[in-house]
Formats: sequence, structure tokens, C-alpha cells
Amino acid sequence: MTPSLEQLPDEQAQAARFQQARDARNAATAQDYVELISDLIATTGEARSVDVAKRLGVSHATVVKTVNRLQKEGLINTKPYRGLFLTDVGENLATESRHRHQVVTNLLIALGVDEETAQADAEGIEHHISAQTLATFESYLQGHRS
Amino acid sequence: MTPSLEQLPDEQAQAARFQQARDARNAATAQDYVELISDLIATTGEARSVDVAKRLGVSHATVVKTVNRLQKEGLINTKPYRGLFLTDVGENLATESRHRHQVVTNLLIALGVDEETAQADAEGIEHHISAQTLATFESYLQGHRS
DNA sequence: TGTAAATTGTAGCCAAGGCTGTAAAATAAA
DNA sequence: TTTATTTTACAGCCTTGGCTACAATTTACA
Repeated sequence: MTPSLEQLPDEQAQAARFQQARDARNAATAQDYVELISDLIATTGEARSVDVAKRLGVSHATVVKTVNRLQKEGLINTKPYRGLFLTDVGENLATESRHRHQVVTNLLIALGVDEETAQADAEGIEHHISAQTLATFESYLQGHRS
Repeated sequence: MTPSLEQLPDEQAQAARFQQARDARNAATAQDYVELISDLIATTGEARSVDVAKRLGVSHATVVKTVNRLQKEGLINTKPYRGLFLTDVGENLATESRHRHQVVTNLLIALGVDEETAQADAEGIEHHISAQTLATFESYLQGHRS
């Protein structure tokens, strides 16, 4: 059993943590999109928005709208009725996100979580891993090579 | 370096993972509120919405609106100009959330993440931990008692 | 080539979770 | 007991990320 708290954390510190979590939540969409687009291009040669929609499990209209926003933000390039492409900035973000995703998945598996559950949980967890925690995960994996 | 993917996961499986992450994101707010309200009551005897706002780092108007929704959903009870209270359902959710939060924090610390970073990252991660992963974390901690 | 199917785009709707500003009620202080 | 402060409530606005429905364009095939 976990006991109830006997002392609250500092007010400002707690607010900063919640803020960090909200920021991560807001950044998650962009990361999911560029990571998926990058993977699609790498494996199939192109990223069609219809495939992005199917793989995210959302409607294609949602994808179009979000892609428009990410294009304004400088992560994605599109040509009408052609596939989706990443800018350099987008590609860098994708690489970083994929790496973080992979490290989280591997850590969960190394701790004993089964692969399918690890894949699923990693999809949410990856967006909340700070640089320090990522480094910690990496060195743990380093020390537990199979 | 993490290599790029050489094979994409199954389409439906991937969509299901993204859906799980979205569901977790949507449930996060309710969990944060009940957990915080429960902690405030346990340590200070009451949960004023002004304190909830300060600790979440949002405006009090946001708290009022969210609390109204959570009341409709049966997690919180309020009496005008009195503090916030949890229903039995809310209290159960709070207990479960606090436990999950604590386990995640402890795991990060056990792996070598410093306490402040662990606290911050746990705030986001906790919402994406499945029952199986939670159990795995618990047994890891069990085997690494200091 | 011309038509059907697939793909992409557009319009408009909704809920959640932020915000500011203002009003009302309760509590504290003079 | 007034008055000032704090707390709570309410109104209205914005953005994000969902959706359906419909239009336009491209691609495939008969």
C-alpha cells in the first residue's frame, strides 16, 4: 500500500511540474506526426495523408488540418495532392522522437514488460521523458545488454 | 545511434496504441485534480479551489470550470463557497493515481534520475502506465530495496 | 478516352482546457 | 458594524484536436 502524503511539495515547484507536463502534452502531436511521416517515407518511400490518418486512427480531415498547422510551424512541406515531406527541422525532430520512443520501449522490455504492452505504453510515455531521464534510461540499457 | 525503422508495425495495432495514448491524455486532467484535492485534504484539512489553481499553475477560472465538469462526472462534490470534496469514486481514483504516481517516481529515482527531475517527469508519465507496466515497476522496486 | 475509385482539400460543428475580466459572496480587519 | 480582502462564480473568448459532410483533383481501369 502507498500511504497518503504527509507533506505537500512546494507550491511553485509543483506548478512548474504540471506546466512541464502540459507543455509535453501540447508538443506530443507534432512529434507523433513527424515521427510517423518519417517512418512512412523510410519504409514505403512516401507518406500519404490517408496512411497517416489510418495509422493514427483519426479521420483524414483531422490529418489535413493538423498538417496545415505543422506546415505553418515549419515542420512539414506539402505540395497539393502530393505526399507529405519533412523540413530539416521536422526531420531532426523526427529523429529525436524516434530515438526517444525506441529507448523507452527498450527500457520497458528490459524491465520485463511484454513487447505489445511496451509499444503501447511507450507511445504515451515518450513525450514526457526529459533529457536527463533519457540519458539514465540509455545507460541502464547499456549495462543490461542481452 | 538509433537506426530508422526497417519495418512498420501493423496498421490497426499502431492505431490502437495512438488511441490508448489519446485516451490517457484525456483522463489525465481528472486524475490530476482528484489526486491534488485528496492530497490537500489529507495534509491541510481542506481543498480550496484557489489552492488547487496555484498548485496546478492555472487560473482559478479554469479550476472552477473543470471542477464543474468533474462534478457532473461524479468525481467531486462541492458546496458553494465551501471547499472541494471527493465522492467515493473520486477518492478511489485519487488513491489509485497517487499510488501510480509514487511508483513511477520511485522507479525513476531507483534507476538514477535525480529527485526533482523524477518528480517532474513522473507528473506526465504516470498517466500512460498500464496495469501490467505498473506491476512490472513494482516488482522491480521490490527487488531493489535500499 | 471516359468513367469510377481513391485521395486530398474545405467547411462547419463540437468538447476540452486554457485565458481575462467582472460580479457576487464570504471572511477578516478597522 | 462597516469596509476591505479573499474566495468563488460567471461570461465570453481563443486554440487544439476530434468529427461528418461535401467538393475537387488525381489515379486507375474498362
